[in-house]
Amino acid sequence: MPELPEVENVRRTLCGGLLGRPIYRVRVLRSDVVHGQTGPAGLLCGQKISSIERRGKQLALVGENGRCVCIHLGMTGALVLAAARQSRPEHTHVIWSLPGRQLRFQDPRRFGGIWTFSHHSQLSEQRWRNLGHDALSIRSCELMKRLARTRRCIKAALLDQGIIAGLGNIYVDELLFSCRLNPFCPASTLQGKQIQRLVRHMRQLLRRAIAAGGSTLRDYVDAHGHRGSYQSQHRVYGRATKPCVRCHQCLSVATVGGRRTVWCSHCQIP
DNA sequence: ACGATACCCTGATGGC
DNA sequence: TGCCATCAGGGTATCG
Repeated sequence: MPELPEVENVRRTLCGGLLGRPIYRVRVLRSDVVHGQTGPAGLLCGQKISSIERRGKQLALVGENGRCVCIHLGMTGALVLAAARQSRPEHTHVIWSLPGRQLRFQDPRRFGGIWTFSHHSQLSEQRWRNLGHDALSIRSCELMKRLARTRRCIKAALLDQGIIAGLGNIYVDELLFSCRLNPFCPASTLQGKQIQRLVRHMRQLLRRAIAAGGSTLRDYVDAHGHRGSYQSQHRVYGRATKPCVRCHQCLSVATVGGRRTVWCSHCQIP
């Protein structure tokens, strides 16, 4: 379940193997994961990649000619750099060939996908237009404006990529525990000081998770195939009914915003 | 217009 | 051992 820290690690580990190298062949093994210009040129064939960007949980490979390939990993997607002779795992849907290596998009569940754009501006104006600011760079005043406009609880609001981009179920639960906010708290009732605190805790949480290589629960790996280790520092996610690390009371569990939610009803006061 | 819900999909898991 | 039901969840479509 790649969220911002995992996607950022994919981005960083892709850079060394991709930037400035020419793509000389693209093979699409499952065409329904690619949207837009699905031909080789649309997928950057013949191009060198000049930059790799991230917004929230989405990545964009930017070609020298300005063409863009946006990749969303969904639940089980992975972008892996491998030697061409290395055996190809099941559910490999797209292969980019570069000198001495391949970039492979694999995604068993196919919640992820690939979208092509003839220019970066098209990506910004179409696909990324509806995303909120990135969770690593959002300012508290901006988040406050967005939260004031919704009647949903804070958990559901933080999961909404249109409000803030990059958080998923793991890091929202960890964040709310970290700053002692109750997931059921109506988002619009949060005070300025509380939101400033939330943003501070969020940056710290995400930076630490990135430094640990992200969280690997089942199948997340970075572009080199390495797993993350931040899961060992989770304090609430995946710990339903276990004792709270702060007060030792049983952690609560419920469905909030359609997602399994774990919190401490003692430490995270409504 | 907003918010809640169903659905997409596969693999892991647990019960019988 | 094998089979089936259940669960996980990011995003989108649909309904109220």
